[in-house]
Amino acid sequence: MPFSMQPACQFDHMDKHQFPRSAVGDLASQSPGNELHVVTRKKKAAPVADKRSAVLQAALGLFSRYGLHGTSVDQVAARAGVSKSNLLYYFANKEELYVCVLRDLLGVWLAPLRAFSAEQDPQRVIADYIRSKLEVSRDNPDASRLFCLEIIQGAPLLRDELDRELHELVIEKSAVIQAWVDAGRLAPVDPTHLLFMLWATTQHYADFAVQVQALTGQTLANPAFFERTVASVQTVVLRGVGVR
Amino acid sequence: MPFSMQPACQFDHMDKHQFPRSAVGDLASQSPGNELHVVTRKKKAAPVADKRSAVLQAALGLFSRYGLHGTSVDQVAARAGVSKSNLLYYFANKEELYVCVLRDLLGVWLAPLRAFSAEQDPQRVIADYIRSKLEVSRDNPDASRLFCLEIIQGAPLLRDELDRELHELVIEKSAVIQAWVDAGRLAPVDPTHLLFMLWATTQHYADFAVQVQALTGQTLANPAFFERTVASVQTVVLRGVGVR
DNA sequence: GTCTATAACGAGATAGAC
DNA sequence: GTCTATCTCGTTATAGAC
Repeated sequence: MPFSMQPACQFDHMDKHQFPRSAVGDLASQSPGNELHVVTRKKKAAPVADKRSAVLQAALGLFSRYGLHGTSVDQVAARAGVSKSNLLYYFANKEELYVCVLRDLLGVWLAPLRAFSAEQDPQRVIADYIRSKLEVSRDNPDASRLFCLEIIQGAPLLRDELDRELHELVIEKSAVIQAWVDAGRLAPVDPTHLLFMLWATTQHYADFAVQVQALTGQTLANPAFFERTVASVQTVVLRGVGVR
Repeated sequence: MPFSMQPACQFDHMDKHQFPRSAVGDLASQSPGNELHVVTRKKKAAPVADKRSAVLQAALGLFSRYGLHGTSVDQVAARAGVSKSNLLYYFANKEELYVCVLRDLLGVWLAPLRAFSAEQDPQRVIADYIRSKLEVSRDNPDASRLFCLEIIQGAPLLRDELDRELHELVIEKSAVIQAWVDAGRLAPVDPTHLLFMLWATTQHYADFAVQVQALTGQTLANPAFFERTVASVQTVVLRGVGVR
């Protein structure tokens, strides 16, 4: 039975490590105040955070392609430009590293959904959401892929977060969509299935990028293709919910 | 560097093994004639095939959840009810087993798309396609998940098949869709992006089943939920392409 | 904090008896 | 064809010097 996991993030149980919970690369840098928890200050805090960031970024890239078990600590260390034992100084073990990468992930993934607000025009909100998610697929394919990998494997970790954070958010946003339907501003649709469709279609371009590339010869990195994709998805979905 | 793979299926290079290319469980049992290649006949052919099938089925279940590296040969053997060394008698090594599982996969995955025919009413063809793919997601979530896993990881194996078989099929079916658009039977849509949307939305219910379950409390196994899902997807997509 | 061993283990694969 | 025993290797994680 691969990968049985109990503690969410072992920081709290460790006596020799006390670093901030960090961010993967340039994403999810919310809660900037926690830099203060670092033991050493000035001149030192920055480099330490840099090293952790580098490791986390390298880990994200590898985990998202090869999975937890398909990636060795050695590979992550090499990619991050540190020695393996040095890496294991910053992260008590491989699983903790993995968990830390995942923690940052959810924030990135959820961000676009929070913008969904009943105040605005449904057409605009949905169109913007599609664009935002496709931007994530373009700029953070690794995050999208790792999220997908984790869900496929039963989300041993994200499960709790899914049940709490995401579930709450989905209930809230479903209500928004339902309100639009009730007000006649949207054709009758099941809000939850609409959200699934939005997630699926937009993430597809990150998760199945290889297939997309094989079939179209294109990537979202190509601005023209990106715009064409945004337009295609927006057109079908918006028409599908009766606006435009 | 995990998992570098050259030969498609090593059967041809092996002198001690010569079994049929097999089918995973009850799926993809096309080409039934190849049973004849088995060395021993009568009374023996069936059990041998059974054992291979059992192993392949067990392997599919595990690989699709934990990936190639997250699954040990021991686990597959245990689940199939054979010893590890016995398994390695039937499959020269772990990778060959993996490849054999994948081979059968593509057939299952492609089947529904072949039904796409210009002769028929677009509304009906698309509606039927959505239903077929959702049936696959319901009845073969393992296949869908493993396919997804493989694509995410760059499809080191399926890449060739994607470039050949799938690409050809997509060109053909895109032409069908384009013809409908040109004939004014469908609102203007990019055929390729429409196909992506169909794949993404229908497979989502298999690949992200955990998330769907967490958010709705339902599975496609529930007939009522299944029908509601079919209806939801069909409604939005069909309206999205201007029919219905 | 960072490094060089090295311990400890799991897992893939083989040898060879039956 | 099937089994037990074993070889071998990659990998995680630790010990301990600097």
